[in-house]
Amino acid sequence: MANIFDVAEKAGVSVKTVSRVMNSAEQVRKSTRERVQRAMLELDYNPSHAARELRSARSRSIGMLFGDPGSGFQSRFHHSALQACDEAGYFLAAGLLDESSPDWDRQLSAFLSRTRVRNMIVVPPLSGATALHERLIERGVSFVLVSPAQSSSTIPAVRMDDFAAAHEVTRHLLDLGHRRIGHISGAPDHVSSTLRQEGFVAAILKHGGQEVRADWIRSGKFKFEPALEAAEELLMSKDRPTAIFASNDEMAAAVYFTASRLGLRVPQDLSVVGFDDVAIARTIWPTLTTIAQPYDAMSRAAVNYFAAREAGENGRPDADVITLDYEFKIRNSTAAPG
Amino acid sequence: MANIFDVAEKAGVSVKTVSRVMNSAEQVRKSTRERVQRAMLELDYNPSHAARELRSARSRSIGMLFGDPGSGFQSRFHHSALQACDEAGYFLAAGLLDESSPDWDRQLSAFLSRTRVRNMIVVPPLSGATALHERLIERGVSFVLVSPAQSSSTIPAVRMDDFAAAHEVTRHLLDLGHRRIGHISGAPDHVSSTLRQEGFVAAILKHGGQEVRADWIRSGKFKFEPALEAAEELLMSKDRPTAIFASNDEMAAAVYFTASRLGLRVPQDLSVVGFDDVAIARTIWPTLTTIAQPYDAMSRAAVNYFAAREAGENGRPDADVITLDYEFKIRNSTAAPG
DNA sequence: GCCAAAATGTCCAACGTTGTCATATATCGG
DNA sequence: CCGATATATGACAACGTTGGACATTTTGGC
Repeated sequence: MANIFDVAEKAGVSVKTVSRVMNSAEQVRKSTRERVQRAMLELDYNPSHAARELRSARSRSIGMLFGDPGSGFQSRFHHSALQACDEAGYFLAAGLLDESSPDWDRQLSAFLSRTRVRNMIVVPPLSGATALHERLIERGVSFVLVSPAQSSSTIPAVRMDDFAAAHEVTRHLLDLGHRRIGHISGAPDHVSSTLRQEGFVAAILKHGGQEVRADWIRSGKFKFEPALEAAEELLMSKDRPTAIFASNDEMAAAVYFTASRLGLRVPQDLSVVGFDDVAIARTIWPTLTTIAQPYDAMSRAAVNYFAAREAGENGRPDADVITLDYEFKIRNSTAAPG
Repeated sequence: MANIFDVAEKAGVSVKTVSRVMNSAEQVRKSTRERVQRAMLELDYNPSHAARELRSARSRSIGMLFGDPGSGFQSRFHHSALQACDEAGYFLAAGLLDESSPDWDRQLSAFLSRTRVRNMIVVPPLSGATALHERLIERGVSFVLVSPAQSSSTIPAVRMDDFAAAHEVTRHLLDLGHRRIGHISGAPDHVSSTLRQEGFVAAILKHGGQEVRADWIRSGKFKFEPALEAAEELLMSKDRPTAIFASNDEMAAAVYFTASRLGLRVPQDLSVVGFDDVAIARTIWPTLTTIAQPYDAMSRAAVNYFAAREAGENGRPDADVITLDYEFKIRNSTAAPG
């Protein structure tokens, strides 16, 4: 396997020049640069990640910790983060962290010292784990939160416009003719859940057609089983909703089940909308109308944040919240009522 | 951040001894070893991955490529592999590979030269991608297949006993009193699918109670939509089965849907069994009776394979197939018929 | 207390790259 | 065409670890 010396020799320059070509910070004459690049290509040269990591202050690894193993959001995000890192020349180091374990601090230490990452992307549920964030700050690790639970923080974050998305979902249901729409919200301490609920309420208030009834809004805590209960309460009521907007896909799946148990067909008797567009949205039937999180864009934004930060020393303030466009995926779970 | 010199000083030994303790090849007295280990713990020392990788011939990274992004199997396996690597002191490097892209060879090259991995774990669907395997052999990368599609190969593999598992599933249904059991098989070119079907047939032949009817065995190709069709054919027939054994969980979900569409309740009117125990098995209702792949054990076996290979130079022949115990998870989707 | 064996130490080179600092070469105004 | 000033390039150490080839110390059995 070729190393930097081979390239230097082949190109007739010093290793330092080759290094400069790769890191492109300093000036290299165009003809030299091209000669070096040709040599790299011909030798199928790829710089050793280990050597760069060892020598250079700059870390080319971005860390990502997985909390809840069952989360579809996490595995979706892992893929898009891998892709974004590839594109930007970073390396994604994944690790496991059980936030409920008393051991989590050690798990974090082990991860950090093993990988030596200094940049991290923190996805749900860990993006809501304040204790973790504090620890990261203490350790001087810079990180970006993805869909953070709290909006107040001074930590850079990437999120989507939950309010607008929920508004659009609700608008869609209203446009279809629904006048009795229920909502199953997520965890009450999660700002995404609150925003989605607010978007839902705002759309109803704005476009009218129904009053906002407190008993048509239930919390499902973003989980399947609580959502089952919430769905049952909604669907057993006398004037049951003709549509339910669930604050994530897992809870929408719970609505499906409850509906089928009560003999209601989706979408003929009940329209259902989810949120997130995880794998399950296309693995249940009818396929679920849902809001697709901008996974790719979020990943790229997070990675770019680190890249930009390294390029321009102190270009941007520390706490940005980047809000990205979602996509509304209309599938087969929504139709006109009756 | 502590380095090996700090540890040596704290333990009152030389760096060489610390190195020996970590790599445990040579003899170190128990008391010394303990002293060093305590020092490492107290200093929260973790050896620099980069430095070891750079210096030593041995590679401590294990690569893992993700094909199909939607696969629940893959994300389950990713978690258990992360854990197994942690335990064994390896580092898991994940990458993306789209086997259907004409570009896959370049994607592979990029991954290999970026990470410098020389050991890889190959999970479905890539464990069925023969062209990839050949390329890996050419490049001198050693790898273990997980649940390979073909059984013939000379490549080491880790799998579970599909035949026995399917046998047990079927036995369970027979024991519950079912006498009309249907089967939705997976992709016909996948040996797991074949073995599961054979286990199903063998159990019926052995424990009697029903004839083996070809029209009660349908292929669902391991995918949701084809399985919908298969389920419909099974359930619309005049003497429909009272139980269906699907060759993976995704197809079992399709059976759920079809059943509910036809007004059949699970498990009262129809028992359903899946296979794999991916996230969806606990995210549909009733929770799915299924066979849990031994994810953790498979990961550990794969990692140990590499570890053993490095320890004892040429201890074992190259082509082992390790078969591991599955777990039968009886949940709420199976009950006595009628 | 002697001796072999086991345990530990010393010292230096090497892995492949980048950072620091020095030097060579090109460019430009006059 | 000269010297001055950018600009381009090079030499060498350093990152943290392991491996090699030994030398030295300690241990345990007699």
